[in-house]
Amino acid sequence: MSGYKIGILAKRAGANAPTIRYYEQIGLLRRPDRQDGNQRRYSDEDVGRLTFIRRCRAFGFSIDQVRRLAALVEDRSRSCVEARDIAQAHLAEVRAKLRELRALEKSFAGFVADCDAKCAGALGPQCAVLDELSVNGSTGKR
Amino acid sequence: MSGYKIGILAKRAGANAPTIRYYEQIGLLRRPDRQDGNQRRYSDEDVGRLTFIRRCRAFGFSIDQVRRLAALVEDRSRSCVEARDIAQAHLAEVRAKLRELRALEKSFAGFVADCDAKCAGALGPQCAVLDELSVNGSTGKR
DNA sequence: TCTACAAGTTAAAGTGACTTGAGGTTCAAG
DNA sequence: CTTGAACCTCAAGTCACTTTAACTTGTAGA
Repeated sequence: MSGYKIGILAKRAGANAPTIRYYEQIGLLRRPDRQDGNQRRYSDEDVGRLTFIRRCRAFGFSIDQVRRLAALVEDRSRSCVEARDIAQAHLAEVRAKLRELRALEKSFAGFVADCDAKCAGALGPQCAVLDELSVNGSTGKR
Repeated sequence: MSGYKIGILAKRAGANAPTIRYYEQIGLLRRPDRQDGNQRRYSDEDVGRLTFIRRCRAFGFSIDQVRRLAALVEDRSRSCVEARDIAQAHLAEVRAKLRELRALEKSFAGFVADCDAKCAGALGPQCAVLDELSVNGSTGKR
């Protein structure tokens, strides 16, 4: 009997078996053939599609975005430009988060350095960094 | 009658009213005084704490982490060294997140650029970029 | 062939961090 | 005094899974 069992597919594509069943349930993966004992059997094509899905998810695309991207992969009559647009929108979001996080890192690194320098061992700190986080202005909102 | 109503607090700290009630419910915000008509009344201190919480959340800290950080801000009796240790641990997390996000940004920028270059405008055929996502190797897994 | 036991099956509930909805009360302006 | 915005509580919904329970099937060793 050929084809992969769910556990193998999971390993190959970097997912858990329940996640695969979940994807099937929400219609992101097709319902596969079953062997005699009712167990799912998958093909190389399934490995490809699931790998694609997991990779997109790891990149932070929502299930809905992945659905659209996967449709693009499947249906080659549509232009690549469409995929690029989805990716580009997402890239902007990633960059925004990156900026915010860099600011946070700076604050925290400064705090740790200040602690080492100013209040080394001493009691009753003035923790300016933590204070700053409670005040409006400076750091990113939303 | 002094103090802010929930809507005002929400606006000042960058949250929604239901979120504030939710934070109260899970014990992240104290239960505020109520005025005659049973409506919550908040102080400037609450604005500070909620601002802090929202900012930490925006930076990707979990509620549990925020709980610990907030306790740190509140309790100044603890030595600066202790504060620094907690902050340092969080700094490590922030840096890890930063690394992930940077890798992500790189992959994505590459993806978008490839789309522009390889499949520029061309219809239908062989979007190499999307193909790559379905194949093991090359791009970032997890 | 028998016997473990690993890996598969389903359906339902749990998670985190909120958001939304229903249905009712209170407040502030005109 | 009435309207409508803002408040109240409690329950259920959302997203993307993960976990649990209770059961069946597949496989490898004695």
